[in-house]
Amino acid sequence: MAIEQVFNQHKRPLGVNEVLEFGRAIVEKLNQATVYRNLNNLTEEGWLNKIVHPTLGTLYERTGKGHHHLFHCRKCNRAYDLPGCALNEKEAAPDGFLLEDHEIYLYGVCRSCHNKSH
Amino acid sequence: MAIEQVFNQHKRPLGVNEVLEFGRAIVEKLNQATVYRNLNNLTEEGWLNKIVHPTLGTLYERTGKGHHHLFHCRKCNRAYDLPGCALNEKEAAPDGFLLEDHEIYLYGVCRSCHNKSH
DNA sequence: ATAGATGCAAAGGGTTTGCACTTGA
DNA sequence: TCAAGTGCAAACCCTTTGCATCTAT
Repeated sequence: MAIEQVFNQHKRPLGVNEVLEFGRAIVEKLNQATVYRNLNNLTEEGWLNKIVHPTLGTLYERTGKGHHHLFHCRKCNRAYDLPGCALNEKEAAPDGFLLEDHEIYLYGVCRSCHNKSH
Repeated sequence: MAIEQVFNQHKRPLGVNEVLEFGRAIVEKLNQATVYRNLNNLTEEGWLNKIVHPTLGTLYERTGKGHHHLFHCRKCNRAYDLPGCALNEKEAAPDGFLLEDHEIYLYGVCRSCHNKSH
């Protein structure tokens, strides 16, 4: 399936439009509805992870990367995975709150864009 | 204006539907378009802050609360402000990345719901 | 009388769905 | 032949916008 190929070729999280665009490079007549259906299927199967990013909208990325968060570069307007997590979970919620999960979205300039600006 | 009253009555972040519902308790014939327009106006004026929550969708809250993050209780399905921040900013992004901002979304059970379950 | 705010309905963007058609076992 | 996958268009939800109406100065 073309959609799986797209995610193997691109390591960063992709939006629906990007999947459609890259997918059409493989299967010319690829349809929006097909992309949506397969993204949902692959997400249910656990092969993809769906992310609703506060500024970039809906993104999908391959599962199995362990705990990580996304960095949104405001220059190239892309999201990148950053491994690890700098949240102190013990202090994140006050007493009485049961903290089960968290998501962190980081914003700034990625290494690549930062280097280019010199 | 009725919409300002709604935010003074409810301290937690509110969705558009909630603003409409609570607003209609004040002005019966309040219209969706009016709510959207005023939420946008108040946001531009700096009186409200717009939040795109990964699971709750678009929320608005009063500005001026300082740096804080949202806790989404999965039992009552509401978002609450938690003051402070447990992120170690120095470790949050690797060398070469310029970290400008961040957003944290916490998930679990709030104190009120946690107490009720006893 | 006039500028601004409102209601209503239409339009817009993103996503889902119904249905007919194609494809491959 | 039949089940599964696809394309297309309509429908759907959330949000914005055009336009006529209302309101308060």
